[in-house]
Amino acid sequence: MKLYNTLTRKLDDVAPLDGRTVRIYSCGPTVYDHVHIGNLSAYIFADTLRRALKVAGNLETQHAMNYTDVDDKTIRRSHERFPDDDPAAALVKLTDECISIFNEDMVRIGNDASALTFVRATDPKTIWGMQDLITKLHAGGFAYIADDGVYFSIEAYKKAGKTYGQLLELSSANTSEARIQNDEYDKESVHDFALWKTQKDGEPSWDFTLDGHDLKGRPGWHIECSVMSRQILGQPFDIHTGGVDLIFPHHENEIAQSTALEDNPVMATIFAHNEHVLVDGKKMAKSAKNFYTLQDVIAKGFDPLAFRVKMLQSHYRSQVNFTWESLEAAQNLLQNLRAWADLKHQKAAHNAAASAGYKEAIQKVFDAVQDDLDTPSAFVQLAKLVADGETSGVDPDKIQPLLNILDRLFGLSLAERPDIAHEQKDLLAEREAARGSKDWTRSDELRGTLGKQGIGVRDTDGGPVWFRQ
RNA sequence: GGCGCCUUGGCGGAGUGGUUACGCAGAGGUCUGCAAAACCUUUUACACCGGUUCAAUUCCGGUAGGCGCCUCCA
Repeated sequence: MKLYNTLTRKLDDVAPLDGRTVRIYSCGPTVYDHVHIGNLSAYIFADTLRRALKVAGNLETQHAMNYTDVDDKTIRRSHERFPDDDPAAALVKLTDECISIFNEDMVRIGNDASALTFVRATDPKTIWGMQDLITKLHAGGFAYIADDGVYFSIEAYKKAGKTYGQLLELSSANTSEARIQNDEYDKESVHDFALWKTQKDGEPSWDFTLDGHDLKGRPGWHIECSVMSRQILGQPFDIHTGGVDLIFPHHENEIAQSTALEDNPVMATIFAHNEHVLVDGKKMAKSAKNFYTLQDVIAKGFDPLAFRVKMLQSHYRSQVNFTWESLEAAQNLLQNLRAWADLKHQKAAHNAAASAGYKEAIQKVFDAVQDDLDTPSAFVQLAKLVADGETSGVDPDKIQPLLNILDRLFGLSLAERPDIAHEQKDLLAEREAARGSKDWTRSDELRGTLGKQGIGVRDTDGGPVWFRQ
């Protein structure tokens, strides 16, 4: 499988470092609120990448994702929501709630959460690991203690012969005087970033002593991913995913933290980044208030999987402009896919010869997803299968295995769709009888009854074929 | 200011130096008891200006517009 690597700026082959299992780490959500559908698109990307490696690439995978459950936003929001609780308890209440909503969203959009190992930044093991790494970085001369916390020294990192700026060319213009002066933190150099922040009033904290200093406080953002990825996957691992906005500084800083003390300059072989979902041509962002949540999508009457289809119909490295109209098109396509899958229940649509192209189609789908996760091309093949099914029917023996594969690859839940109810079958049979005796009034009446139950009927040479509307 | 990306038909969205992507939607028709589906036809697609070429939407240069990162952000 080929995947675009931000580190090398080209398509690289995914070849597991240990020769057996592709280890993937995906930056997860900051759990202070509902995530928006732009956030979810990043997880659809990561989920589809893992599925493609497993199903099309026939590789073992191990996939980890974090919950950032302590930062400025989670702390502030937990105060607002639970003002009477002490800071630590309020933080747990808020983040527990947000994590549970997030997990529901993940399932609704078809992501296989069971394939993921989730870790919280505040997990005691993570906290301990972060403190341990900070202690070692400090001992190695890569971290220094300031008034408000512990910082990573990029100068020391560079002096050790390491490259800061592996993912992004950093120009001197980035170090503007204005930014240095506006910076409220007490760091030595603009790019230096906090590994640990000492406690401010009303903030939750963890005990930490470093070099005789009492640094009771909380971790910085970047350090958690360095530690969690190493604890779960080891290091270096194979693929690190995230949105393009995380390229700098987050992933750059992760690399610095993770490689400062190592001989190997690489944290992960491949960094893969997904582009953003836009609304009205602008980046969807909480701060711009131009975002939608999955709850908004559902409230508008859409199936969450229609959003998945919408995302899979475009390439992960292209920006997608989200509009309700385009979501409707995706929902229609989803409905067509479902109608195709439902043909397996219907004798009138069975045709043993229909499977002639299945093998080739699935091969084309596999080829597409293995070519830098080209899901749009894969969906062209799906559309062809659907069109063939409508004209030529489906092979009752071969379609189920095909649906199973497609579900494992795309997560659209096409394989386990149930048959219609016996009562509805009886109505269909009754309508056929009425048609046989040319009782068109009765026939149309029965079609109307089925229509009210969400079942449409089309008459074919082989008999009536129903479809869910 | 620095770095990078994008601009395709009514909407979305691939792709290619010369031949219909595809999805969704619209119009007309064939078929049908009526429908549906399918099929056929249809609405002069590739931002603009130059250049290279027998030939450019596809390569090169420029112009315009848009977007992203450089600061928390998927």
